[in-house]
Amino acid sequence: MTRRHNRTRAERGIPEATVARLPVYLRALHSLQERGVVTVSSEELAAAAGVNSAKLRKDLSHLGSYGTRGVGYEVDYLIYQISRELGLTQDWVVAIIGVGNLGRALAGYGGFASRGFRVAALLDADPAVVGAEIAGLTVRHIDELERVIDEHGVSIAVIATPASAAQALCDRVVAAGVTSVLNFAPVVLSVPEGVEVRKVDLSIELQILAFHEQRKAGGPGESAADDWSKGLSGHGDGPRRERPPGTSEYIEAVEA
Amino acid sequence: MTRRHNRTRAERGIPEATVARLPVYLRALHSLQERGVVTVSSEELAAAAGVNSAKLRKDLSHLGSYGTRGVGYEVDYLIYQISRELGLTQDWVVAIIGVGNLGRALAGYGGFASRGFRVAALLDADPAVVGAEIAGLTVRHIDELERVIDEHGVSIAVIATPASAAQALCDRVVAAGVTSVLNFAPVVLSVPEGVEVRKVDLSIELQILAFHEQRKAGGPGESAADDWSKGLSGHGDGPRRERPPGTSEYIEAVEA
DNA sequence: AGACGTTTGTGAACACGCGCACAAAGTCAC
DNA sequence: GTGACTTTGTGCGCGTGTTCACAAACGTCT
Ligand SMILES: NC(=O)c1ccc[n+]([C@@H]2O[C@H](COP(=O)([O-])OP(=O)(O)OC[C@H]3O[C@@H](n4cnc5c(N)ncnc54)[C@H](O)[C@@H]3O)[C@@H](O)[C@H]2O)c1
Ligand SMILES: NC(=O)c1ccc[n+]([C@@H]2O[C@H](COP(=O)([O-])OP(=O)(O)OC[C@H]3O[C@@H](n4cnc5c(N)ncnc54)[C@H](O)[C@@H]3O)[C@@H](O)[C@H]2O)c1
Repeated sequence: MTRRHNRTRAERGIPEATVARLPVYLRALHSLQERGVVTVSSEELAAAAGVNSAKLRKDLSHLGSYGTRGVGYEVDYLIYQISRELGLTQDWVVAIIGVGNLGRALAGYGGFASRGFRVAALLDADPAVVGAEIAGLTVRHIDELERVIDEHGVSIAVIATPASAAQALCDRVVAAGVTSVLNFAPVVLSVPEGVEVRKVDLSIELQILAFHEQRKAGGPGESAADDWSKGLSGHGDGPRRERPPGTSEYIEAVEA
Repeated sequence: MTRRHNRTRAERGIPEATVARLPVYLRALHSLQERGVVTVSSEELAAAAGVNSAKLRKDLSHLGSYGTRGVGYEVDYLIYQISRELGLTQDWVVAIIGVGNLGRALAGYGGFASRGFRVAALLDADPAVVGAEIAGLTVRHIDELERVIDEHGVSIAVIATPASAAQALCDRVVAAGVTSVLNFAPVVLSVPEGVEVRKVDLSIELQILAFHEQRKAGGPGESAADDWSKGLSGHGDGPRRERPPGTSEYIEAVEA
């Protein structure tokens, strides 16, 4: 009964799952707005956003009571409320670190600026890239990282360098005061508490797709090559489970 | 007691949350392997993957009992098992649709091939791009989509076109037999049951970061300009929630 | 062989998110 | 004003995912 430590609570808190969906609603709303729609019901908006309508209503209810029963939600008003909740009514200054294939694509992407994200700086270590002008910005040398962050008031760092450099660069931007990082490098970044890291990992997405694709095709290890010679490390060969990965329906634990 | 229809169950089923983490474990394991590590404990591997060790053990237990108590997991063996479960022991043929900034970056990315994903085709609608050779492949015209899918036995389609074209292209690849789609366009794709879609949306990631960044700074609408004229539709002004929002910087549709 | 330290695999409690279903609240027609 | 209809906001049960904590299993050392 001693309601002691309410760790992760926070009455003011919007569930993380909801936060992740708000941008989707926002996009759908903008699309409706462009088409001149003034009012939308939860059912319609949910369909446009690809979610359950009850979920949508519950999500929106976390921001307040902005709907009108019997009518629906006013598009403009809702756009404003969601934008405000997400912090899109102010500009966020972004720096892209690593101007390779991916960094270049990001730098030239219009979808950022349109939502209040301003790419203010590009940084790289390669002398062949530093100094070049890309998407209207001159690439700065990575040595200037701290100065650039301070100069522009960068609040979000995008890391698009090889994995090997990511953690060190992450440490530097965090030390320089940045508390939000978007990471494209295939590594798990470790950061102190209070710093938010989100990662985008194409390779993982593909692997998840592969898993489901394989499942549809009839489970793993369909080929007979189900054996693991186990000839590697020179452990004794004796007391080893010879469980050959047994996919589901195979022999199991025949430990004689 | 009548354990009848276990809809979404499936005794053979690995939880989705687990599937999403397996690639992370795999990456950590490869890293350990390169460093010559032979055996790893759940504690160490969990640290490397950035998760709780109990979670890791439970995840792995879904694949089978591949650990040794008092010792840990054998790196090579575990890599093999996870790879097999994810379907990475076979090759998956990928087609990239839309060879713009992003498509180009993806085409030239080495991280795909290294895990059993083979980019076999690039397609685009722009005559200026069709026929060009990128990353060793000749860009085909989008009209040939169905033929290309069939020719190469494409099983995963990556959509990197503008949002406006995404749904139509998705419909076409699905009609052509593809059941796995990785979507970069900022739209919610609707697909028939049995088709798996995963989306990567940078804009959403940034907005989530912005939300947390704003929260740290003291919640939304920090300015006092919390008014929303609400002068829109001529509803009575009486029974109106007077929840005011409306930051200064945008009056909207004040059609008196 | 037996005791000891280590680490897995998992039962159980807990937290979170989802979706149904419905009362309350509003609109609209007359 | 009244009644019928529409749609929101939410209480509730359910399933999924996370974490703790511990017995059982294993290797090692004596
Ligand atoms: N290109 C893709 O489609 C793709 C897909 C998935 C993941 N990724 C990941 O994104 C990251 C970038 O990919 P890419 O294809 O652009 O690689 P890239 O090699 O083309 O570009 C990396 C850039 O980072 C710069 N760099 C290296 N070390 C640096 C440092 N210490 N400080 C500053 N800059 C540094 C390099 O000079 C280069 O310009 C990689 O981690 C990659 O694994 C890329
Ligand atoms: N570049 C980025 O960093 C970035 C970031 C986030 C999201 N995105 C999204 O990814 C998608 C691609 O972005 P991009 O920057 O590469 O755009 P882009 O305009 O550079 O490239 C789009 C390509 O698609 C081709 N295309 C258009 N219609 C087509 C059709 N019907 N069939 C085949 N090809 C067609 C175009 O010819 C062009 O080559 C967009 O939806 C964008 O919103 C891009």
